[in-house]
Amino acid sequence: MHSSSPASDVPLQVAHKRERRKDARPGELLEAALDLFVEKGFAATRSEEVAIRAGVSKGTLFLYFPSKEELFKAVVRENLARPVTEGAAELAGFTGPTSELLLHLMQQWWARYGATKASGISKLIISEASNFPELARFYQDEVVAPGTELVRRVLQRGIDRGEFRSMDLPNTVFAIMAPLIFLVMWKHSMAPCCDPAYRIDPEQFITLHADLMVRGLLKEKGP
Amino acid sequence: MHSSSPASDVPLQVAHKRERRKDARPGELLEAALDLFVEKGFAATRSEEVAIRAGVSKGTLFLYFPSKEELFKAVVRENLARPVTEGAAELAGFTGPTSELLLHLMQQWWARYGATKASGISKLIISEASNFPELARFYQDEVVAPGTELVRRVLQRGIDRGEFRSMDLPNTVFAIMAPLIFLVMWKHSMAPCCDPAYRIDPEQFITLHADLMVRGLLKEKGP
Amino acid sequence: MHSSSPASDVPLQVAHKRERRKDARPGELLEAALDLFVEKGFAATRSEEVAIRAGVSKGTLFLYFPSKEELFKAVVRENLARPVTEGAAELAGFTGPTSELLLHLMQQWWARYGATKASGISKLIISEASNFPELARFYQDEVVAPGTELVRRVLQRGIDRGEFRSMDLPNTVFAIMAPLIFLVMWKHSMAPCCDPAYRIDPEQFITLHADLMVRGLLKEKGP
Amino acid sequence: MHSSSPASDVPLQVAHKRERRKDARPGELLEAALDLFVEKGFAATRSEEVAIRAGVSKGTLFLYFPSKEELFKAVVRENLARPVTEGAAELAGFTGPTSELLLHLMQQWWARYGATKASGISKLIISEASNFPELARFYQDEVVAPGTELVRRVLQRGIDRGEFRSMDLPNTVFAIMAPLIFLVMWKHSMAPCCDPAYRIDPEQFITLHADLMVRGLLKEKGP
DNA sequence: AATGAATGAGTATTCATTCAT
DNA sequence: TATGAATGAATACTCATTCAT
Repeated sequence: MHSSSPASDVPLQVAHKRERRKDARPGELLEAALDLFVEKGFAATRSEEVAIRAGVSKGTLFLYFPSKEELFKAVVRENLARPVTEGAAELAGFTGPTSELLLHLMQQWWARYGATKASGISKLIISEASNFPELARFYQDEVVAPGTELVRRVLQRGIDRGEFRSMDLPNTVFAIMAPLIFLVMWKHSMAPCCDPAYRIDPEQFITLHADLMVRGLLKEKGP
Repeated sequence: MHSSSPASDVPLQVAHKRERRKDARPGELLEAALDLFVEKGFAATRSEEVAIRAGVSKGTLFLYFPSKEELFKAVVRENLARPVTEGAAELAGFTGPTSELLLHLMQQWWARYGATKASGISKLIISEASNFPELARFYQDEVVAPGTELVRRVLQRGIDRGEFRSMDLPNTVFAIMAPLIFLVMWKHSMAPCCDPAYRIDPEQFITLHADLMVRGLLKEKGP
Repeated sequence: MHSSSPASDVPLQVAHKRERRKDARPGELLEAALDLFVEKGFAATRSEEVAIRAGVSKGTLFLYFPSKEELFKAVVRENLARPVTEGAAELAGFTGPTSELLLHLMQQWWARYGATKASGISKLIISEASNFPELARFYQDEVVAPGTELVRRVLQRGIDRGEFRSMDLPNTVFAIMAPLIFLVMWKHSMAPCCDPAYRIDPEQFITLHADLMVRGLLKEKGP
Repeated sequence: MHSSSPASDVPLQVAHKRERRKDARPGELLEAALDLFVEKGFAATRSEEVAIRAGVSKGTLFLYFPSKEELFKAVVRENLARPVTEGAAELAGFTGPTSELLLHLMQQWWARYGATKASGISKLIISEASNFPELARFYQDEVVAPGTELVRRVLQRGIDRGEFRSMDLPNTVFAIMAPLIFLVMWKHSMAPCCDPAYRIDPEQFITLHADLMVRGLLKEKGP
């Protein structure tokens, strides 16, 4: 009732609606764009739709991103950085057997990336790569190369510790990663519209895939 | 005036040629369309370009296919049939160990499908599945299901013959197929524009993948 | 009833409507564009309006001219070539006094260019020059330079024949041409919307302008 | 409560400053707008650019001028007043020969108007007249009519004093003014982007133009 | 059957103008 | 007053599709 309380002068909750929004806008737009690009592809996504889903007008979208193509690139950059950097950190502190490390990394990758909406951009890029060679190269450099390197180091660890037999590293790395990325692509393309009978449970599959790989890589036990 | 002259044979031959062309048209269009759809995706492919590459006019394209979407579907249907039917026949007559059968089937699949232009439709479908659910279902029924079934039967043969241990069949099938299909997608999207250092040699990879799978599936030898 | 008359096979009047149009289209579009550009300027002219005035659809316009800017350039080129080449021919055969030649050329210029719709592009270019430097240069090269040269030669003829006193050629040329071009600009901008009391009759004005120039250039008669 | 305290003067001064700025705003905006309209034309000038050049925000522009069109009109009105009112005063006090008066007036007009930025509005109006008939009429009334009247009086003075022969006044006035205004338009459109070889020196040209006019108007000296 | 001129719905992008702060 | 984030009407241009020939 009495306005003598100094606290009432500071409308903490209200704040400047417009100004607050300005900071939030790019994020909101990127999220809306991610949804739609993943769902419909680059060309089939109309920029106005992105704006509407972000709760703004067409014009506002172009206030933050100069073109649909730049929006696309921003979406990719925004979502690619995460999974790689996060994943790389795990390797260092691990002390157990490499087979367990491999399983752990795969499970983490799924939980933190594959299972999230962001995994849609892997599908996106592979689908649109030929139309956006620049992005393809970016993806190669920022995701494929470091991811490959990470897995290679894990395998090397197994060899160094006498757990794994020697192997053709590049192809083995590909053999380990391909099913994971394909899983993500599948989830974003075929899975939603197809027979549940053929649906794959990711966690289960990853466990099995890791097991298969490990069995295939393990040094054969002597007699 | 008199038709006995040998010259009159020439018009006949011409007419013949034309009829052959007429029958060939849809095929030429489908081939041109496959090329372009694979290369640029559905949206970025202009129908006139398809016509030009097939050596006909825009109008002719629509004479054979009522719309770009129908052309796309026809391209997919046309190319889906091949790999499955061909592959299925191999299994029956094989008598050697299942590990060899698996390797043989994979190599055949690559040679007859993965290495051909037609493999582009796998990429196509997975890329466009969400925009063409009908096609996705079609692909599921015509390719995924029979392909899955084929691999499943191979694995079952290994189990039945005491070569393979028992296993989670659906996930194992996926583990076997995923890298192969991913290999095809990679070839059609990232590979062309990326660092040769990371390039994968398909034949080599398939050998390694088959070996890894077999090692992982083989019954452990008793002591 | 009997088609034996060979004449009936040649539908001279009907002809191929579509094909005939194809040849006519660019001209029709250029004319419509000239009208509108002159009337409203480049920016204020909507390309669809041009199409409509030419009796075709938006799409057809872009079938013949790849962009509004190219259409504009085509309009300029189409209309600039004429006045210069035509005018240049006059000079050669003239035998009378240079004062008469000057008057004649001015009158011809007005009749063949100034009085026509095409003169609107002079106004157009001068109005839009800063936004289309390329066109400005084109106008300079194709119209200003040859026109200047023509007048210069006329003046030189007067000097050579002892009719005119010696003079500062470049500035005199400008003094002769400026009012003519300004007359055209005036006609296309102020004249239509302004008080008839101040309206200038071009033929009358040109006669007076020529007379003034000649009086100013004539060698003073010695005593 | 009591305003006698000297401290209260400080806020006043500040307020004063602000008020001055406030009063200056329209002028700053008009100046910025003049620059840009002259340089790029009405349509190609973006209102935000005007605001930026004036050192204020987009919103502020619309605080002072309700629309871009009104801003344009204001720019024109603002700059139209100057040349006319200033010029008219000169005539009265002049005592020398009319030929000198004419030269003097032309030189003054160039120095005070033609050479200044404000001359851009002549180009502006003539370029945009058909899109702003209202302005064209305004220009006619405020500039053309009084300017014409002024020149007419000068010529009449020449006739009355027996210096000039009798003449067709309206056309002669046009013959005198046209090259001057055209000079201004040329300067603002073609000159900047074209071959220096064809560049005209205004002062020189005006001298020659005045000389030509006077020679053409002077009463022929009797024998 | 084949052609290719013509169409017009559809989309990215711009920019004058508004208005909450 | 001043700001600048937000708006949405307006517009150039594209491209699948039609249809007269």
